[in-house]
Amino acid sequence: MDKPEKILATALRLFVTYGFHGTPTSKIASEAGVSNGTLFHYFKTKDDLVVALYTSIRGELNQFLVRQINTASTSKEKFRRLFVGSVEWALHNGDAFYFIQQFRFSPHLNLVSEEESRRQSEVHMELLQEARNANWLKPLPVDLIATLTASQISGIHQYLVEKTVSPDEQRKLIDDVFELTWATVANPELP
Amino acid sequence: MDKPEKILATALRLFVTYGFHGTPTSKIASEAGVSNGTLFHYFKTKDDLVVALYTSIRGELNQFLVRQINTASTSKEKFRRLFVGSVEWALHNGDAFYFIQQFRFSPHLNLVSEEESRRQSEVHMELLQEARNANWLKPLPVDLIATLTASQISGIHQYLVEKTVSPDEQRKLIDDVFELTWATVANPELP
DNA sequence: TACATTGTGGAGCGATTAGTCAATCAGACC
DNA sequence: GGTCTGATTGACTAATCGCTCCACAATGTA
Repeated sequence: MDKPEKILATALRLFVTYGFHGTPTSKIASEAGVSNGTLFHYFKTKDDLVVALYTSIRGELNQFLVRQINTASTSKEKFRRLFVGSVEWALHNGDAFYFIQQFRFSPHLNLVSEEESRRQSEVHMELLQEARNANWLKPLPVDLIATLTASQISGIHQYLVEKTVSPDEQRKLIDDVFELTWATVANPELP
Repeated sequence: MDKPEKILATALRLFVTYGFHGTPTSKIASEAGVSNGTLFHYFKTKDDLVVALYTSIRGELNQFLVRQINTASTSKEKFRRLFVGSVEWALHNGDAFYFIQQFRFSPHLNLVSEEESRRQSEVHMELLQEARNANWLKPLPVDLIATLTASQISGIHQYLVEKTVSPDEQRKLIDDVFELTWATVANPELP
């Protein structure tokens, strides 16, 4: 694990515990095992570090989701992999998922370029656009469907971390909520 | 508007713009038209101020929702008022709603007492528990239904503030999404 | 009027922070 | 060996921030 990666990993852990401004760069550096100067050698400012962490995490998530989707063929199955995959990734990467939410409701969000934002939602949007064009989805704005689906994902995830649920029960609940979500957005006219 | 209120209102505006730690107490005081000392006369610490702002906002929202619910009689109608009321309140109180999300994904959440948390979700939970007991809802955990509903509310709200939608279109979309949500959580066996 | 309580102001203190800088160090290439 | 380049260090600083303190004003109370 090279130093920039180590810095990012340490920053993630501290940010979710103490918040952005609650964690001094000096603490990130020392806990990452590098000096103060090294941190600023790789990240010009603290804000730079925060944004870099966000795009790095989103990149990993997207990579994971693409791999999930590619194992399916039909639209519904792809959609299921996207949904279930997201929840499971969130469960296995609690800190990272929490950080994403934290970041999205912070002023730092404005520091992400339009281009980067688009790239991050590309996977979802392409899949949905495709399904919509093939008439698999209800005649609703695709953006709305995307937002509602994302909401359901963070909803079921939030429930699963608050309650303690056995792994079997977890899988079943995730699948149930997926079917509910699918029924919500899918066109009932077609199979 | 007395000074504590003025301080809270100013803090809200600054917090959503610059974040918690991004806004110094001195700036809150000066923009609220009071001195630094006065701020700390009413709020023992900055954290106190943040938490007080949160509970104050949640209190206002709950008061508003109770009024909405009381104008309806049937379970579904109450549920509709709760849903639509939440979205409309969020649209009319953008800063406050944004702050709630910001707060929920911050370390400050731990500073809210268990008792206060329960009081805040009382309205929703009572309504849902009632509907669940009367068999209006699907046989899912009530907490899950509550979380999923809340997710849909913030989902449609997010969509409406990102896109610019005419008021008429807005009302229609909110109602559409409510019906979808109702279909998701309601027991299909009963009317 | 005398006294007590509470509200208000603002200078200032101690601590912390993001970011700098001059100095070393490690390796690549000649 | 000599030279160059980028990595690494950690002491340092200028600025900021949360919060205290104390003087005084306002208001009530007897």
